[in-house]
Amino acid sequence: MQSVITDLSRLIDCNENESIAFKNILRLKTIKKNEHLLVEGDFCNFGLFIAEGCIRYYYLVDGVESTGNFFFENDWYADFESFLYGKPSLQNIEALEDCELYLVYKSDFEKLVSEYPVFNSFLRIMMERTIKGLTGRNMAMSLLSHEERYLRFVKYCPKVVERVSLKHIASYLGIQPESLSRIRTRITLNSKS
Amino acid sequence: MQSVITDLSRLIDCNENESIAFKNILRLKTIKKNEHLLVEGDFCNFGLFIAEGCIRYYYLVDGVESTGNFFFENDWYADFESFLYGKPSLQNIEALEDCELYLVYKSDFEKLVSEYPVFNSFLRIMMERTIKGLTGRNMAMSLLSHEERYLRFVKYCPKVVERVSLKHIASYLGIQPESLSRIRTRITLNSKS
DNA sequence: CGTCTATTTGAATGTACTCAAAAGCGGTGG
DNA sequence: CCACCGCTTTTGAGTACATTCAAATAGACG
Repeated sequence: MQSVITDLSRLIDCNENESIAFKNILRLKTIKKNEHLLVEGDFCNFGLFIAEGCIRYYYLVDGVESTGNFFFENDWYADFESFLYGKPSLQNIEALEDCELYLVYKSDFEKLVSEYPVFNSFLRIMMERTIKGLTGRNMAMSLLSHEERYLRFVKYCPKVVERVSLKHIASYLGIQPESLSRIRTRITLNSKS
Repeated sequence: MQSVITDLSRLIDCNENESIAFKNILRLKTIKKNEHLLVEGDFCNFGLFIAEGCIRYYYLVDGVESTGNFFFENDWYADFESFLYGKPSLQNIEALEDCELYLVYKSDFEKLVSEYPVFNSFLRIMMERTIKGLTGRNMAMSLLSHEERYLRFVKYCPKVVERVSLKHIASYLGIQPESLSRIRTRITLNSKS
């Protein structure tokens, strides 16, 4: 639990009381590899912090998966579209490893905010990070070649290569697993010559 | 100016005083077709409302443009990454038609918020819309074919076909103008048969 | 050890890309 | 009002690259 609070104090400027109040609304949740925390249609009435493990969220359209992103230790995540407006989520959240998560439920968080307005800026920071991430991905997806997308992604997030399967990375990049496999061999060949 | 206030009242629940205070910080700005409102490196210390006209924002990477999105009458826009954190913007904002805009400068907005906290939710709604737009685009870009992307975009935003040049739409879709031209002829051929 | 899934490799196909040229269109100035 | 210029869009041909389908290999897990 310490890692959540450490991260919180990096994000916002809160005193002892506030930090304890935050701690009190955290709900520990463990989830095994390949299990889902959320499936399409569920309400994402929580945000989550990853103390241990790794997750991805993805969309399912006509039976094809499209991975939106991966998250690792010390990352926060929520489907804001569902979280903020109470709409059913379009996303699926899956554990790619055994995970130890801390959930922050919306109802608890709202109570917390009403008592300690400082946590408004927490939400804002989360949203801003989300915008930043989505913006960067958008840029990359529209003007880079597949190989460039892969190299950029790996550079930006090296953990992904170690810990995430090729097919999930391919799904994130919007290409077929076979293509990513060929891209990888091409890269290693080029780096040797 | 009425259109701004009409739109504002659709977004948040504010009384007469608040609405007047908001009106008072609006700054009218006209800009001609093909002129830039912002170029990379500028600080986006304002949000804007489009009373008349149409703009796009785009990134420039290695001399290649990638259009992020288009905005029309009654749309709001800001580069939040720059606006919120005072960082230089990576974006370029260009008028695609003669425009009549209302700018909301950050400093004015912050004063407004400190006096009328209701405008906090205005900002949040703007951010949520941004997240929604970026999320939708991300999904579309990674799992649809180029033709599907085009059809989806046109369906979602028909104005774009009427008012935006093919090359800019192509730049939004992440494809070459020649390809979009061929996609269009393919579509009209198919719809005839 | 055996099964199931993930990854690699191959061959054929399809689609978008580049480069080049022509046609269309809008705006300007004579 | 017309002629010209620049830019956009279309069309063509050839190339490059990703896709599909199929099969083989490698790895993970019970």
